[in-house]
Amino acid sequence: MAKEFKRYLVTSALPYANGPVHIGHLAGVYIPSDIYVRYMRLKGRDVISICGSDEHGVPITIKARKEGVTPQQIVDRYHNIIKNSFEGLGISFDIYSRTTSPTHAKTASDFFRKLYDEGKFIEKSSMQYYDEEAKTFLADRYIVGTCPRCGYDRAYGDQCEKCGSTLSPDELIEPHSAVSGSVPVKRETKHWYLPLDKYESTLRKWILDDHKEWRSNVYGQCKSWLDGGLQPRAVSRDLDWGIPVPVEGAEGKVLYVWFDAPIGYISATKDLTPDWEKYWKDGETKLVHFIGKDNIVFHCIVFPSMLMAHGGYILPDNVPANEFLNLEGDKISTSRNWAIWLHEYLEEMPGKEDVLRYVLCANAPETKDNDFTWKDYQARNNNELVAILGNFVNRALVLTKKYYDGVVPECGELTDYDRETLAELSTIKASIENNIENYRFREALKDAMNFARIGNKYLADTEAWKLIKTDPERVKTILYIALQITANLSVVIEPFMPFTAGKILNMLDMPKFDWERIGSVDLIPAGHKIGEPSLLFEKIEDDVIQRQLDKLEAVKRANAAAEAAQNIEPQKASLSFDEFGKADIRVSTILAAERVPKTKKLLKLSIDTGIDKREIVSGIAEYYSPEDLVGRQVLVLVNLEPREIKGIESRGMILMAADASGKLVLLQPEQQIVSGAVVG
RNA sequence: GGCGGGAUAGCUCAGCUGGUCAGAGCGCAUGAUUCAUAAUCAUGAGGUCGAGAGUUCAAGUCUCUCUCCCGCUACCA
Repeated sequence: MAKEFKRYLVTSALPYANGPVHIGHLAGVYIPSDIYVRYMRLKGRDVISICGSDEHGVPITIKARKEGVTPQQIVDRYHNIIKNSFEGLGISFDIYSRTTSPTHAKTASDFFRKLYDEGKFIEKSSMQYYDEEAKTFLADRYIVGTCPRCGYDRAYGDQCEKCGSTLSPDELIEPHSAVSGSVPVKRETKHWYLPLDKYESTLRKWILDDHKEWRSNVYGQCKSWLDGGLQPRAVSRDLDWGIPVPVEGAEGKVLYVWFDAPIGYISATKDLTPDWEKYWKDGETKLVHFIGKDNIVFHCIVFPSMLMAHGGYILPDNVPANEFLNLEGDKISTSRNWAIWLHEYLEEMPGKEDVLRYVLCANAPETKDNDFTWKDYQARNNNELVAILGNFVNRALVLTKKYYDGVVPECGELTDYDRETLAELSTIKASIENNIENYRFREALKDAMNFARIGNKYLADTEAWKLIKTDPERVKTILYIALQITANLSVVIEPFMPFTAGKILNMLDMPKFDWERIGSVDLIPAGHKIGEPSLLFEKIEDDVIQRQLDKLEAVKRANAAAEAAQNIEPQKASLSFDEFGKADIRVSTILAAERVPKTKKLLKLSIDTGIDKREIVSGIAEYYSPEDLVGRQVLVLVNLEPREIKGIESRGMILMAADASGKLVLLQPEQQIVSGAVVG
């Protein structure tokens, strides 16, 4: 089962270059992948780590338009921020490329062309919106209109940001182009589709039969897709930002970003090494994609289908997708600025790269969504990094300094206890290997920290500071071993905390050790003079944490203010008195209320309108429970045309006030009044 | 409602193919200790493993039903 591979090709999801990288990205993708490749390198394996910016696609063009700059300027800006911040955190890609590179343009173009020439695509024409003024087809997001659900007048063709409904451009009321403002017309356009259904049976066997070891979230989602039946998927778009479709008569068309981006892994590899083919096309290579859960389908279904269609490429051996990380209880959101941005963290918390790496790995969302809190960050730093890891190293070095002036003492006869302690290191080594190779990084990190725990225990049990007075010979052996444990520690923590590993080696004045030497008792020779001890980690005080919390609090307030300001709907078109008079609004009393079965939001209300008793279905179940409503007076538009909802005829509409978040509040008369009283 | 994931000690999580699986780290309590950033070491309290039913000699571990949380999706005049 555990096949031995000759080499490893590790990819990390390409960050989309319309914003910086935040802790969610790190915990989900980049820290796990970096641990994996650093470990492989220490093992001496042939491994390369590939990443780069994903720089095409509609959102980047929209952002550019909004800011009045070119898409190229947008991607240049974020590519640099992202690349630099990754370096700052010690994420050790062998190459960090970008999909606007010339190599990529050629690679992606050739890839497409080969599939095209071999008839692997389906050509299909369809009617799409076209902006005659700007002479361009419009992506769904470029069409703006009034949301048919909530009436918001700036809804996009794919989604209404106000009520969250998923839309199609056809549903928009009064659609117009976001580019020129003109009314778009439908025009025929041709696109190419990759028939995923052709690869369904192969995918099914490959994933469902041969990769049962994949994480349940990944396996489950793939199964769900495969069971639902795969559909041909468009691989081109009408857009002027991207890789041109390399086919005659395809002017104005580019590769769809999801076709383009994964090929970026291949082109980045080409930029890295002329030997790229052995990594992509040799069955002895193990390909691993590190991604977040939002990317599962593309890396497990779409990209493999592309690779199969092309032929000659290997498929991923595993796709360890993480779930999402929340921040202080709320979803991380780029648009709401609810995030800890890596580049800001590096500036505000200098020297604390490994603290972030440690916390994000220890609390990584490997099996379910997790929460990052500053309080937890502080606790893990103070109670684990400072108290256990930093403290042990400091004890060992300070004692050596004190007793032997920093010269590693001779090792005498080992006691059984010494031997048992050292044996534990080898046991843990095996456990770490097993955990990392099975993508259980938080567990592996816990193992690594046990080296420091063992060290602390060893020092406490042997009590060198007492023996120094009675048995100084024995103390030499004790400190010799304590120093060897320290050296061992520098190796095991390197994948997780490379900066700290480097500091330890620096203090020991020793070069880096290979992974396989873990468990050895002779990493540092007797007689070697160690360097000056200094602290590896510092306690983080409350005020530092409070400052970060205040910063987040300010974001929250700013969001609330912006939302309130932005979401007050503009006044609607004016209305004549007669028109208003047609609306018949009455005070009514709720007689009974019950949930409509099989719905989340609907209540069936029996009401007394004064005119009659009738039933109304209303979408307020999330805000009011049936018991709360009985006996209440509300305002009802009674002469609204009846409408059937969930098989119930609803006659009228309960009037409610709604805020930007969609929260609903009933309106009721300020005093009790007879049912049927006219409102107007 | 549909699909997927999750629900295990105060907190964050391990528990693979059913039989030392009732665990770890942090927190907490008590004791020990002083080489060390009041840092460490030992011991202990703590959970009817979301609820109910079933299969089995035996179930966090398998089956069914239900509840709650997250994501996508549907309904929401």
